[in-house]
Amino acid sequence: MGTRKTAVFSETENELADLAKALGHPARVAILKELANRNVCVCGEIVDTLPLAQSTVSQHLKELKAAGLISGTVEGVKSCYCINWTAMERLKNLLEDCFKPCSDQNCAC
Amino acid sequence: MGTRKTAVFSETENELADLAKALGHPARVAILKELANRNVCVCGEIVDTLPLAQSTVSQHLKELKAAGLISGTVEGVKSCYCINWTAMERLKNLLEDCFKPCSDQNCAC
DNA sequence: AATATTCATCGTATTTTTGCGATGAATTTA
DNA sequence: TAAATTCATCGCAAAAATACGATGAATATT
Repeated sequence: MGTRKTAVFSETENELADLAKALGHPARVAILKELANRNVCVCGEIVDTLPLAQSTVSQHLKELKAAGLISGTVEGVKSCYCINWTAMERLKNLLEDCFKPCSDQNCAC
Repeated sequence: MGTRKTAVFSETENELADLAKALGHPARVAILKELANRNVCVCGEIVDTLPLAQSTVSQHLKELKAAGLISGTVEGVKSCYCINWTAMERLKNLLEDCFKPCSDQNCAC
C-alpha cells in the first residue's frame, strides 16, 4: 500500500504522469518559469527568488532533473541549470495525443 | 512541515501545479484517456478497465473532479463522468504561456 | 593557508498520497 | 418486499512528498 502501481499502466501513461507530477508543485512551476525567462542558465539565484530554504529548492531541482525537465552542469562552485525544451515539448505532445476528443461529442455531464 | 506552501506562490503557479498534480498519476491519466475515447459519458466501467479496487478508482475520480478536469452526474444508481475539455485546454494554455522561451537562447547546459 | 561561498546530501518531522476492504445509502431487479 | 447492483465514504496501513537545519565537500577569495 501507499505505493504507486506503475508496472500496471502503459509506458505512455507513466511517462505523462511522471512529467505532470514533476510539474505538480508551485515551487517547481516557479523554477521552470524562472529558467524559461533567463537565457543564461541560472544557478543558485533561483533560491533567492523563492521563499524556500536552500535545501528545499535543491530537492525540487533534483526532482525536475530526474523527470528530465531540466539539465544541470557544475560551473566551478556554482550549479547551473536550464530548461530542457525538448521535454517540455514532449509533455505538450503527450497531452495533445492522449486526450483527443472523439468525433461525436454528446456528453450530458 | 510536510505541508505545501501554496500561499506563497502566485495564482497561476498554483493553478498550473494543481492541474498537473491531478494528472500526475498513471491511473488518472488512464481514466482521462478512457473518458476522452468514449463519447458517451462513462461511469463504473472505468473500474473494469483499471487494475485497481473500486474504492481506489472512486478516489481518483474524486481528485480529478476536485481539480476540475472531469465532471460527474448521478444517473440513477450509476455515476456518470466525462472530461472537462475546457479545463484540459486551460492546462495546455497555462503550459504554453508560463514557459515561453526568451528570445536569445544560449544555454550551455 | 585560512576563510568564505555555493550547494548537494543526510537526518528528521509532518503531512499527503496511495491502496484496499468494509460499510452503507440509493436505486434496480426479481 | 426482498435481494442485488452501483458506488461514495470511512478507517486503516504503508509509502512518498514537503520542508528545514545541519553538515560537509568543492571551489573561490583574502
